[in-house]
Amino acid sequence: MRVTTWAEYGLIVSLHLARHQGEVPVPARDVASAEGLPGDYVEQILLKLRRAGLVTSIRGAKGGYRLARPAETVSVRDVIEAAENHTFEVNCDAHPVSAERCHPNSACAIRPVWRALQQQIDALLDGISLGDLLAEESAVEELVSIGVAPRS
Amino acid sequence: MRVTTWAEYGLIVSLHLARHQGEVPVPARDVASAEGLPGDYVEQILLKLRRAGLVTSIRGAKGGYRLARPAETVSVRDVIEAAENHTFEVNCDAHPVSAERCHPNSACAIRPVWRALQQQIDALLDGISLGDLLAEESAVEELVSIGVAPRS
DNA sequence: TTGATTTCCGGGCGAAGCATTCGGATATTC
DNA sequence: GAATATCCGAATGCTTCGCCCGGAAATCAA
Repeated sequence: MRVTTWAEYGLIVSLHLARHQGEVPVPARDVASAEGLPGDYVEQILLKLRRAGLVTSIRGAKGGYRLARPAETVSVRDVIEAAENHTFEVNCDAHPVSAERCHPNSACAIRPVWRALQQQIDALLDGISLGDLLAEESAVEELVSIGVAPRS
Repeated sequence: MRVTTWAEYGLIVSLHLARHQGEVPVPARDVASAEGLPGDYVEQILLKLRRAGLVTSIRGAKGGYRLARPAETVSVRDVIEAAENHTFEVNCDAHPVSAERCHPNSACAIRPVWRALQQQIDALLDGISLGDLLAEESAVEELVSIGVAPRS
C-alpha cells in the first residue's frame, strides 16, 4: 500500500505552481527542471491536473500553467485524486475477490475495514491544503537555516 | 493506493483459522477450497503468516495450520504486515524521488503528509482484531438472515 | 516399510501496472 | 513563419502482482 509517482509528482508540481502564484504562467519544462523531474512526465501530470480543473493552462509561446484556485482551497486529496484517479482504492469495488463474497450485502467482515481506512485517509488528506504545505515549508526552511534539524 | 491480494487473502485466511480455533489443524488446501482461493497461493500466504509467528503449522498427514494466539490478540495490522511486509509504505524511505529531496533533514513539506498517513493507518489497523471481525461477522450474519441489508 | 498426506521452499511465468518517452498536432507570440 | 508551448494518444521498458510448478522433508496410517 503506497502512493505512486503520479500522486507524489502531482503534489510536487502543484506545490511548485503554488509557490509561483501571481506571477507569469510556468511552462511544464520549467517545473520539471526546477524540481528535477522528467519533463515529458510532468507534462502528462499537468494535463491530468488541468482536466481535473486544478490548474489552468495557456497555450503557445509565453504560455504555461497556473493554479486555478488559491492554494488554501486546494486540498492534498484534490491533487492526489486528480493525479492518481483515487486516494485509497477499496478492492471490494475495483478488484473483487469474488462476486458473491464482495456483493454489497454479503456478510463480509473485511469490507468495513477497507471502508474505514478509506474514510480516515480521505478525511486526513482533505484536511491539508497546498497553503498548509507552503506554510510548513517556510517554517521548516527557517528551522533548517538556523541549524535545527526538523523532525522526521 | 490499495492493498494487494496478499493482505486481503491473508485476512480471509487468518479469519478462517480463527473460526476453527480449538479444532484440529486446518490444511492449506481446505482453507483454499472453503474460501474459494487458489490453493498454491494460500499455501504461500500461510507460509508468510507462519514466519511472522501468527500461525503455527503441523507437518505431515493430519497436519495443517492453527492460529498461534487467540483471535482477540491478533490485529489486522499484524496480518497485513505479515502478508504484505508493510501496511502503508512511505516513498521517502522505500522509493525516494531523489537523494537530496528525500534526505531526512531536508525541508520537504510533503514528507509529513505521508508520515501522518502512515500513523493514522497503522493506528486504525492496530485497533481492530480478528476477534472483532469474527464478532462483526456473526452480527451481520444475523442481520442478513432476518432480511435487513447491512450498510456499505 | 511403504504409501498417503501435508508442510516447506525456491523458482518461474504471464499479465498488469508503473514510470517514462516519443511523435506529432494545435495554438500563441514575436 | 519561426520559436515556444500546450495537447494527446500511443509505445516502451521495467517492476510487481497473482499464481503455478516441482520437488524435498516430515508425519501418520496400514
